[in-house]
Amino acid sequence: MDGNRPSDVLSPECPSRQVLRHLTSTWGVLVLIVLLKGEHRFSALKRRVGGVSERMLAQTLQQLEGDGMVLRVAHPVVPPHVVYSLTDLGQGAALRVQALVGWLESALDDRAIASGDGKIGRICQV
Amino acid sequence: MDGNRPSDVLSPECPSRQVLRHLTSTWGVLVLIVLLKGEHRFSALKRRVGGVSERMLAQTLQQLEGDGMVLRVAHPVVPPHVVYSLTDLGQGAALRVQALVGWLESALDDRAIASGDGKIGRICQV
DNA sequence: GTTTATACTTACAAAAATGTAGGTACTTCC
DNA sequence: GGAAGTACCTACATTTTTGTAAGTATAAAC
Repeated sequence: MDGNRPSDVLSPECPSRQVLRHLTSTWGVLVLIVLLKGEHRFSALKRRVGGVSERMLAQTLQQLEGDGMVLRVAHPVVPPHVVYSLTDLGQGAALRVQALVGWLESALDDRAIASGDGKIGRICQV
Repeated sequence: MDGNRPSDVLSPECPSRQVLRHLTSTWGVLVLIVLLKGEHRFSALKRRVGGVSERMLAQTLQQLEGDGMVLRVAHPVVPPHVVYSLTDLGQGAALRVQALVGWLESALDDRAIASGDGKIGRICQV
């Protein structure tokens, strides 16, 4: 009926802010862009996301799962076998996060090249 | 010559990660989307970004200025008159951040409506 | 029988983020 | 003369985040 927008991250009490914090958290961002490439097991995520501790990875995945961004499927076998993937909602988020990250990497590279700084190539090689 | 990408946020030592953290920090995100609407003075930003303290706002602006995202112009008058705006680089970042935030707000609203939860309208009204 | 592997959890410690309160330097308005 | 307004900074306390190390269950490999 009306055209107003209920969710507003500029408003401190709005729950959307919590979700935004999860999506844009240090590890949340990185987990999302890795999961965009396909489903991963816990240990595979840990290897891909450089520098993350098991504790932080578990916590980040639980937050994203709680927000409906990540799907966790556990196969009841020993040793445990758990697969993480993006939900439809999570894929929408991950695509936007990836757009920001991809743009940033390019923009920083362009700036490094423009300033003649040859160091970055040695620092960040995949 | 080669097609590799120097900057890589998945690599823990890459400086791009620091910049990304500034862009996706709690207050960084909100400052960027407010500045996307046009230049603002310090006190105007403080009013717009709900819940931010002067301390955090100043710190966030300094980080973004240091990364080349925000331009700070001070007029030497009393009382002080300082105007903040986005650089070209900052506008690129802000557009991507806004894309994520705008999508998120819509997505959460859709989900709230779909689940018949009428509370959000009362919580986040602008 | 000891090691290896998985996907975590928990307790504790250290580090980082954030809030609070106060101060500054003027000038203008009442 | 006292209060208000601007854009901060600084010290201090508190809160939150993050890291480290250890532990869990069990089967398969050695």
